[in-house]
Amino acid sequence: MHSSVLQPLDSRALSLTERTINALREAIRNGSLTPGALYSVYQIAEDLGVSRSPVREALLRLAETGIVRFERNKGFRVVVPGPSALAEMIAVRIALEVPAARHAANAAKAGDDHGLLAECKAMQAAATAQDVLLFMTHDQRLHGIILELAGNSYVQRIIENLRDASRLVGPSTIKGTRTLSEVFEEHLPIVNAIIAGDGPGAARAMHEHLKTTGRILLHDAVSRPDAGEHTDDAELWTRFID
Amino acid sequence: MHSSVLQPLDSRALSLTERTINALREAIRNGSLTPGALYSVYQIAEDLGVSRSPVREALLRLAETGIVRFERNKGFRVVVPGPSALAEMIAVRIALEVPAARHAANAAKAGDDHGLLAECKAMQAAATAQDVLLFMTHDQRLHGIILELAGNSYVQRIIENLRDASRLVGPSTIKGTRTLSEVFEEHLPIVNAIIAGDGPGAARAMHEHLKTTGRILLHDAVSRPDAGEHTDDAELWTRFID
DNA sequence: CTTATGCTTCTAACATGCTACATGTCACGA
DNA sequence: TCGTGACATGTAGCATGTTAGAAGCATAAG
Repeated sequence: MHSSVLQPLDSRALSLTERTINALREAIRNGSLTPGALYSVYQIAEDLGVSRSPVREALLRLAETGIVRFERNKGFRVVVPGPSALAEMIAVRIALEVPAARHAANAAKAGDDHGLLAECKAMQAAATAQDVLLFMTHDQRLHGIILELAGNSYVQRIIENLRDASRLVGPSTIKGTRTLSEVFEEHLPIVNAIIAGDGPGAARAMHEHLKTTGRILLHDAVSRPDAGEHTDDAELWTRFID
Repeated sequence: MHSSVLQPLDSRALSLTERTINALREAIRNGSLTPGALYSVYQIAEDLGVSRSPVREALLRLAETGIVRFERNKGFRVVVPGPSALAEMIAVRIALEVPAARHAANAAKAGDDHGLLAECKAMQAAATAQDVLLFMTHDQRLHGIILELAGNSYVQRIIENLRDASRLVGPSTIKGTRTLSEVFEEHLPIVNAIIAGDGPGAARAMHEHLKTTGRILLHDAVSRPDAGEHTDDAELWTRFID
C-alpha cells in the first residue's frame, strides 16, 4: 500500500492523431484549407511535421462526419455543405436539441445556473464588442452546456460533429442579417426556462431559436453565388424541417 | 467526340477497409467476437488474411460509433452498451425517426408503396416462421426505407450507426417478451399512414412503436445479470426519453 | 511467505515502403 | 490542326518496419 501523493498525469498528452484532428479543424475554420481545393496526405503530413499515418487517420475521422471527402488516387477536399445538407443538419439539430433543452430543465440543479449565466454574460459582452468569432464560441459553449445538462452523450457527440460540418457556412451569415444582440436575446428565454426548471418552456424557446436561426442560415445559403442546384429555401424547409 | 458503347464498370469493388468493417460487424453480430474480451489488431489481421492497416482503420471507424473501444498498448474490446447507453440511444431514435416518419408520409409517392409493403410481407412471413434473425433484418430494412423516403442523409447515417451499436442487446430481448407477430403489427399503422400521406398519423404511430419497443428493451436490459449500476429502468426512461 | 524488481511478451501508435491508378504533358503522326 | 498514345508525376490504399509502454511472470530480496 502507498498513499497517493501524485495525481496520475491526465492520461497522456493527446494522441498525435487527435492533435492532428484539432489542427485540421482549426485550419479549416480559419481558412488555411480552402474548401473545394485538392490536398494530399503527404502534403499535410509534411506541413505538420508528422508521418502520414496519423494524418490519414485524422482525415478519415473527419471524412466520417462529412467534413472532408477522399478521392481515390487524387487527394481529399474540404466539403462545403450545400443548402440541402444544411437543411438536413438544421433538422437534426432541432430534433435533438429541443428535447435536450427540456431534459436540461428537468435535470438542472441549483449549482448548474452558474455555467449557463457565465456563457450568457460572455455572449452579451461579445455582442456589444461586435466580436463575431468570440460570440460564436460562447454560443456553441452555451448549447454545449445545455446538452451536457441533458446528459445524453450520443446527442452531444452528434451535435458536436454537426457543428464542425456547418461551421463553414456560419460566420458569413450572422454579420449581414442580424445584430449579435438579437441572436443573444433569443437565448435568454431558453436559459431562464432551464434555470426555472420549466421543461416545456425551455423546449419551446429552443425550438423558436433554432427555427429562426436556421431559417436565416438556409435563406442565406441558397442566395449565395455558389449555391448550386437549390434556390428555393422554403421548399427545403418544408421538405426537411416543418 | 465518341459515342459511348460501354457502360462504366460500377466504380470498384469495396475498399478493403470497408470489407473489413463488414466482416467485423458480422463477427460481432454472430458472436465470433465476444463482447468484453480483449483482442488485437494483429490477430484480426491474420485471421482475415489482410494487413494491419485496413483492420486498424476499420476498427477506428467502429470505435467512433462506440461499438468497440481501444486501449492503448493492450488491445480493443467490443463494448456492450449498458442500460444508460441504451436509454440514450432510444431517445435519439425517437427524436429522429418520429419526424422522419412524418416527412416520409409527406414525400411518399405512388411508386414508393411497393418497397414498404414488400418488407411488411417479409416481416409477417418471418414472424409466422418464428425466424427472429430474419425478422430483425426486415424490421431494420423497413425502418431504413422510411428514413430513405424522409431523405435526410444525416439521420440515415446516425440511425444506422445506432442500430449497429445496439444490435448486441436486441435479439435476446424480443424472444421472451413478445411474439414477433405483436411487434409486426405495430408497424402496420406506420406504413399505412405513410402510404396514405398522413404525416401526423405516421409520426404518432412511429412514436408509439418506438416507445413500446424501447420500454421493453430497456426493462430487459436492467434486469440482466450484468446490468451494472442501473437497476431502475423507469428512472432512465424519464431521465432521457419522456 | 511476502514484496519488489527485472525480464519477456504483447500491444497500439506511429513511421515508412510499395503498388495500382488517375491526371496532365508533350511529342508525334495523320 | 487535331486526335493519339507514351510517359512523368502524384495520390490513396495497403503492407510492413519501428517504438514506447502495459501486463504477466519468474526470480531475487527481505
